[in-house]
Amino acid sequence: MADSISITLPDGAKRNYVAGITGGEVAADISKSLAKAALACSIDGRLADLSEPIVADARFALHTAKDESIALELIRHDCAHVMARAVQELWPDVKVTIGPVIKNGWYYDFDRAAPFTPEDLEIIEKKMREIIAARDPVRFEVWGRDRALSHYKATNEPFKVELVDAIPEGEDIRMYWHGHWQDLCRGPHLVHTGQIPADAFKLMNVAGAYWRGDSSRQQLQRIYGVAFQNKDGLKAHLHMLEEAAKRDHRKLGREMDLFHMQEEAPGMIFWHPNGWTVYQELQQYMRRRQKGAGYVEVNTPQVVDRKLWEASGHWENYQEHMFIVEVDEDHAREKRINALKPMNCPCHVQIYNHGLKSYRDLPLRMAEFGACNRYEPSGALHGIMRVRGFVQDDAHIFCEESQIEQETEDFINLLASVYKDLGFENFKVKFSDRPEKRAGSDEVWDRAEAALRNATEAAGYAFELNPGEGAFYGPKLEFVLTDAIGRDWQCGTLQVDFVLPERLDATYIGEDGNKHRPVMLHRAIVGSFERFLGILLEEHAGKLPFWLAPRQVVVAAIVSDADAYVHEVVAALKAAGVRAEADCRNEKINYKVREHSLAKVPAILAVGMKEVEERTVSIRRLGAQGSFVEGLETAVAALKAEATPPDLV
RNA sequence: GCUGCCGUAGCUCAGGGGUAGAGCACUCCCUUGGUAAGGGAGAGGUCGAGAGUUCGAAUCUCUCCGGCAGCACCA
Repeated sequence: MADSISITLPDGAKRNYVAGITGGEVAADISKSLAKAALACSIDGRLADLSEPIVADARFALHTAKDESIALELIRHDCAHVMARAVQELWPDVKVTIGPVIKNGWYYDFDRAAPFTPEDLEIIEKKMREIIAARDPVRFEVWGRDRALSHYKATNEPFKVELVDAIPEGEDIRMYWHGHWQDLCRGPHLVHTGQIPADAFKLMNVAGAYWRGDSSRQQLQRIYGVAFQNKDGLKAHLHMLEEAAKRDHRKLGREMDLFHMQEEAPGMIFWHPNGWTVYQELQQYMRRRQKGAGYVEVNTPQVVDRKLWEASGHWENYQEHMFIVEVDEDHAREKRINALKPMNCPCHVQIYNHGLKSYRDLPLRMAEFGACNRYEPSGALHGIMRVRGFVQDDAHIFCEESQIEQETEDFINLLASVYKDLGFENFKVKFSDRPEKRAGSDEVWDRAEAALRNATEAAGYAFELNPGEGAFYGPKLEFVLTDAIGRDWQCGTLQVDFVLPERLDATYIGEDGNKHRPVMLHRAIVGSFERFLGILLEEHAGKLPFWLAPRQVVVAAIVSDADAYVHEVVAALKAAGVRAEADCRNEKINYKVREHSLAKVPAILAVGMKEVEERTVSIRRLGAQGSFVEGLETAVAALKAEATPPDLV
């Protein structure tokens, strides 16, 4: 939230208000006529015909001042109210809860025995349009707690009772009315329901959602809607969704023949030759980058006795989510319980613990492309982005507390450089600080949090704060990328850990000759190769950077008399390290161009008799319209350069 | 795991209480065509699995399994 709110009045004058200013104060400041004029120039001019006093809620004047994002927020917020009202008018027994504004729209959670059907959504939309057409004025009152409580008890709205109970003493309890329908709300709102553009909203879908986000409590029905300032805005949004569906990584995975999944192994990936090529290329790139950044690479077991997981604390916390392997070693003894490793850290500590470590060994950066298996809840699985079997570009930095900040800064710079190479110039950084349930003293947390904040700032990144979302063992940074439809996915991470070195008794000998406890930094850049490849596919809509493309060049014969030359070109490209293949099928060049374009092959070389005679190739690049001709040697050299990973250029 | 929806050929989908359909892909034949689908023929399915109702189930019911959207979870 900004500290002040600035509005531009219709006459061009600007005014600044301190955040938190009340409606009355603004009303006193802006004359009624100015407020009226501000409204007239608001959302889309529909307010110009308002004649009645408009400073029913003077805060409105602030929010309608030409700022589109604020106007949109108001529209969406009122959509939530209007939808809730529509639902209660249609089905009076439905209980209302909360309905906030979210990205592109809003949702509202309802308690209703029968599920809402797609037909119900249409009926609700229709009712909403009636309410909008009625242009019902919006007004509010400030109520006392007791009045609010008795009102909601009398109207049998148990969820609202709970909400009122949760409002801190002394805080205003505001009630808003749209026509005769009333809701508890902080506001602000539009002046009347007619300000919602009736052709620019749409109810999208229904889903279950737990009351107060608590899975031990009742599940409600959540209706999602989107709203924009005008019809074109809605149209553009729906079009964007259609386009995004085309670059869904699951669809691209099929079209590019990268991978598949099947019932016998839910949450596990069958990588096909094309997909595995990309996977390997990315992994080798990461290996080189980490080696260059001073990491050593290790490899640790897949199946590990539960004793180690008990010692690390994972058995206690995550047993339900582990794949358990029971081995009946010989029938005389009890069964030995193992688990597929769900993470690598305890194994890395085992390597660290071999041989005494000196402070001179620190920081020790131990990396592993660690295959992990976690029995994720069925509902969590999502394509290759959230799976049960995956490989992390995991590493643990064993260091002294004083080294956390520098190591973190170095890590962020490495991560940013990797992301840039892979086409991600922008990514979100989230900082999660101490949770309620945590290990370690406040002083240690103070220092660890400060180190992460300072390092992030030193690296030049702003972060979003996730209060209380850190791990119990330490604060964490998350590096978040988004998929085609804008969902956030955590890829990179860095987490400070004070606990595991203690639990697994990791030590080093300090300068003073005494034993000390190292700090562990858990960190990953791509996170899991599976998720990152999913994001990468969606980000590039399948048009991967040349060096990562599974099939980089197809050399297509136009006539079969050119076949021999096609094979010569392919051989030259392969010798130059380019992934090239020949297409000498008895098909027209149009057919071949279409097929390889759809398969997202970045370069198609068409070869006919003209090229044979001149020893050239006709090059067509993915996404480009035409083609151009180049000498064979020049073309091979250029493609070789493009096929070189960015860190080797 | 929870709520809702979905599951028919490799892919995209139509059909729907009387025994299985289309287009593309695939195989073969004709065609040698200059930058996003040349023509013809053929092959391909226990309609996700199991149980029930019925003279008869891909179709109706139930239970599982898997997927999609969201919630919860994500060491």
